[in-house]
Amino acid sequence: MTEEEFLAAYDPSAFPPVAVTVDVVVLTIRDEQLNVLLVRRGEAPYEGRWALPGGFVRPDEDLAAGAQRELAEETGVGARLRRVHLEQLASYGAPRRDPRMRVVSVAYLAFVPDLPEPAAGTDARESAWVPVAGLGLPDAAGAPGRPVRQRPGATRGLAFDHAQILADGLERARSKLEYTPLATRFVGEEFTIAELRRVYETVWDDSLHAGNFHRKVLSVPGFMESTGVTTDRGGSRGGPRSRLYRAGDARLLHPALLRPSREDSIR
Amino acid sequence: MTEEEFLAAYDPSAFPPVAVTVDVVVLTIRDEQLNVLLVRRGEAPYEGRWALPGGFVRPDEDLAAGAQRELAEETGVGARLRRVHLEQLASYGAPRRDPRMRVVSVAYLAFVPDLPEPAAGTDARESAWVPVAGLGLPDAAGAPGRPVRQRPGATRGLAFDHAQILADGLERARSKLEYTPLATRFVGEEFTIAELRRVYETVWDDSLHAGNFHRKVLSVPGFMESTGVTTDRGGSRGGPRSRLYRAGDARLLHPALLRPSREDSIR
DNA sequence: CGAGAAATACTCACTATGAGAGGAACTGGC
DNA sequence: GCCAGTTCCTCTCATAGTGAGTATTTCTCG
Repeated sequence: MTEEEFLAAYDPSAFPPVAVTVDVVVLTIRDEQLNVLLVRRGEAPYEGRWALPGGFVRPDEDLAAGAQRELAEETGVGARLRRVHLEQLASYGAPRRDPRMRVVSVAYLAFVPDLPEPAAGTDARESAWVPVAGLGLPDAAGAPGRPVRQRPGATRGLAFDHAQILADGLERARSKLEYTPLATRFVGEEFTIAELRRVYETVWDDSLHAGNFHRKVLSVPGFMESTGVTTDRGGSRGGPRSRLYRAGDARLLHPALLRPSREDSIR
Repeated sequence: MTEEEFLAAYDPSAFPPVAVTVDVVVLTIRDEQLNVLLVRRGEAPYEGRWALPGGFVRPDEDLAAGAQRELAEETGVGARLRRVHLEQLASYGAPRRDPRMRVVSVAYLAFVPDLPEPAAGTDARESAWVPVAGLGLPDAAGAPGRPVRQRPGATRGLAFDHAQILADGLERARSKLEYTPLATRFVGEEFTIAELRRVYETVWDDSLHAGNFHRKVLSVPGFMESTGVTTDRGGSRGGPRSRLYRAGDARLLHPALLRPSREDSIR
């Protein structure tokens, strides 16, 4: 009995035709800006529009493996590289989100360091890093955030419901920086505290008190691990050489680094 | 062109046969114990085993609507009832998690108050509230929790990978109690601070300092709203009447109520 | 060399937390 | 009706964590 026969014999009416895809929100920081990896669609629907990299889940592939494969195909990064973080974000399955048929998409979220090659995809699709600012995203679904003034037509840039997926991914990323050391996935193996602070400032889109940030990250156990080395030169605009650190072994930050007061967005 | 023809004409090989189901982790508190709603399977595979309530997503149904329907079918609770919380948990799609065919399951998590009727399902399936303690669950997937000594065979009680889904749901529930007011979804419309404390103690499986808890919940803006009324009688074992509160309008707790030190589980 | 900038280290006021103590109100049992 | 025990609620105190500001020193750039 083939799989198809089994399927048909079991109870065909109970298995409405559904396709399952994996989409990946790949975030990185380039030029002090939070960027997302997008690919331009070469076919209908939404032909010519930007979309999140993704595709159908293969028959013998785990969901996470599919996401890893998509990530590797588009970035050239072997996702086994330890410096990449990949986690499941959420699933999206509104009945008509894809006009062709019922498609349920399992979205993943990835943090990668600034890559040398600018998204050298292995296939023919055009892909690019796009700054998330200026995409005019809707609110994250479950996130009780302050309403964002949405520029008309701005989200039309993204295909399907990918603007929503991206918004949810951004909210997850912002939140994850609070209580996990994942900010270190955006920088190199060795980094300065100022580099790390700029990651936080970029993702949170807020400025932080340098002194307090310094004190804080050094006081959280397991967050930073000293290399004993400093940078070769001071900053490009002056200032002393800074010490280099590695990510420590903490998987949760305690106490957490909380975002600057979101008092307004709590209700 | 029917949907099937479209599907076939498009690129059949690109759509491996996959079924999408919705499973729901429904939690409630009964007799000072955290309970989960389970149904007994009436057919192979895992015939006779307990499983999470769930089923196939219908063709024109949103994922959340499917979860709501499953919840309503099994509990009799019209999930529109404001006192129920329902959120997406995660998706599970390992290639052979269901021996019949590839099944991707989108899991949801629900918090319901102690229901009058003991899970009066509308269909013939046997269903029951089962205390989660003693199920011998595996660790939550992404949760860096302390390794739980797993009793051999204990998790064989649950069908498919539902023990894992339940474990992930529990970890999510424990975490959500920290920074959201969702503990109030486990109690009635009006509740005492002690009732709320017992929710936290039950879900976190830890005892809390009554005085500090009292001060804390009252100091978090928007968490508690006074009714100006007290209970008719004191507690069954003595003590004064306690004041009754309603849930306030906060959607996030700030500052959060953190679980008693998990220092060990941070690395 | 001087101006400006950044890394790091302080201080200080304020808030939040954990632990404990104690008064007052109530229960059930005798 | 009284007592012992329980619970609600409040308060204190020591300690930890945070936001804001300042100071010192070491750099780069022009």
